[in-house]
Amino acid sequence: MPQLSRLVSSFVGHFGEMGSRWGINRTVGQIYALIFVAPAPLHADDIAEKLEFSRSNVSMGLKELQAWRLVKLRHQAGDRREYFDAPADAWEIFQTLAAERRRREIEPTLSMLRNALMEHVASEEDRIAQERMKDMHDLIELMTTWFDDVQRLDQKTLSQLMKMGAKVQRLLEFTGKLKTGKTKDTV
Amino acid sequence: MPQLSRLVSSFVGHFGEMGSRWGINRTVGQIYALIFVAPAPLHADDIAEKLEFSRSNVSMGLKELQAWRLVKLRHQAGDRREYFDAPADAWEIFQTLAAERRRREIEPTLSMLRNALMEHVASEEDRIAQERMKDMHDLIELMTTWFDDVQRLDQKTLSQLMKMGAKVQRLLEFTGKLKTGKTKDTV
DNA sequence: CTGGATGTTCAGTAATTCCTGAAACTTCGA
DNA sequence: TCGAAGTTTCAGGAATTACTGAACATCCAG
Repeated sequence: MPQLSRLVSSFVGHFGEMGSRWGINRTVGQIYALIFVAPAPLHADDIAEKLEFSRSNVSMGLKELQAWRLVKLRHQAGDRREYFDAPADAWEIFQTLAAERRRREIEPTLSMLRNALMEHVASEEDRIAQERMKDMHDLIELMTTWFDDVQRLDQKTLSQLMKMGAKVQRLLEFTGKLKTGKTKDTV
Repeated sequence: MPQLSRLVSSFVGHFGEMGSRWGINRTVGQIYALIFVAPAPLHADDIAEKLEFSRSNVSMGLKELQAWRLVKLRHQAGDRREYFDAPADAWEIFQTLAAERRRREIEPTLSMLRNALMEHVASEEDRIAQERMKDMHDLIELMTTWFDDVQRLDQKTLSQLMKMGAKVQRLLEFTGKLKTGKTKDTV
């Protein structure tokens, strides 16, 4: 089995770095990166050899990636080993990541905030604290429900929307005018 | 100085947890949470006492929070000590966080990907790897430029847009039809 | 200047997280 | 039922990261 090419090894190295800045550890990041750019599904020994990790480390890493739903288990006919690959579509990956982070981080935070907001407070300090928590709660909730909506859009509409960027503002102003009966197009 | 109220200590505890799941460590998360809900700016000894951290730990934590631009240094008349507070506006905080993460994580990733894309590849494997990297690059770039645009929108337009959610799709379809001369409102 | 109040740095230790090899487990064909 | 191939688990050592106290630096009032 050949060593990693310069191209792949710099990619893998970078994702190891990045992984360790998030909760995900270095090894897991590298394993994912390797699977992502591989032309075909890999099995654990491939990965262990290419990245020079112990077999057991790879096993744990793959388990974590599966828990994140970032890699999928495959089987090849006539081969008992487990192969793994990753969706090639970057948008799909992003959605998966977002969904998992939401489940693990956003939801618990929202629920903590909701509990806090229901508490009956005595002191002025706590009243102010609660106020801040309410703002935070509302923003998170606004953003997550918005994101839910966006995820439902089809790819085409979405990229159209994103490419519009700030121009969407003009569109909103325009339709606002339509509703109120004015149609003059000022900016 | 009284102990933290139940309300505040559960908030602080939660952000410590969350901090340690991101790159930011537990202490830094707790310090930030405490400053965020405090009714007035705090100085380092306040924080050290309330969270029971060593003075030097607080000093390092505050330095990191300043590097993230999440807290601001204040001075009170007739007091030599340094006080810190955090913007109360949740959207502003989100923007700051986004900007810093971008600078630290997104930009380096984009630049790694650009380098990778410029490399001349020989093998078929590398060609495929490069293809995947290109998709990833394009998605990240699309999302960041879109986010730039969105940040420029004023608060009102933005929340209007977010509250519309998926309904924006109908708006796009409608204006698409306007452009092509059709005006019949289907769906 | 001097001394105390404040803030920072840093070397060393504590705590945590990561990684490994060995053993155990599972599956399946013979 | 056995044994080989494949996978997982886990105790403990390695590596990393976090935290502390003590020493140092800075600033200002007297």
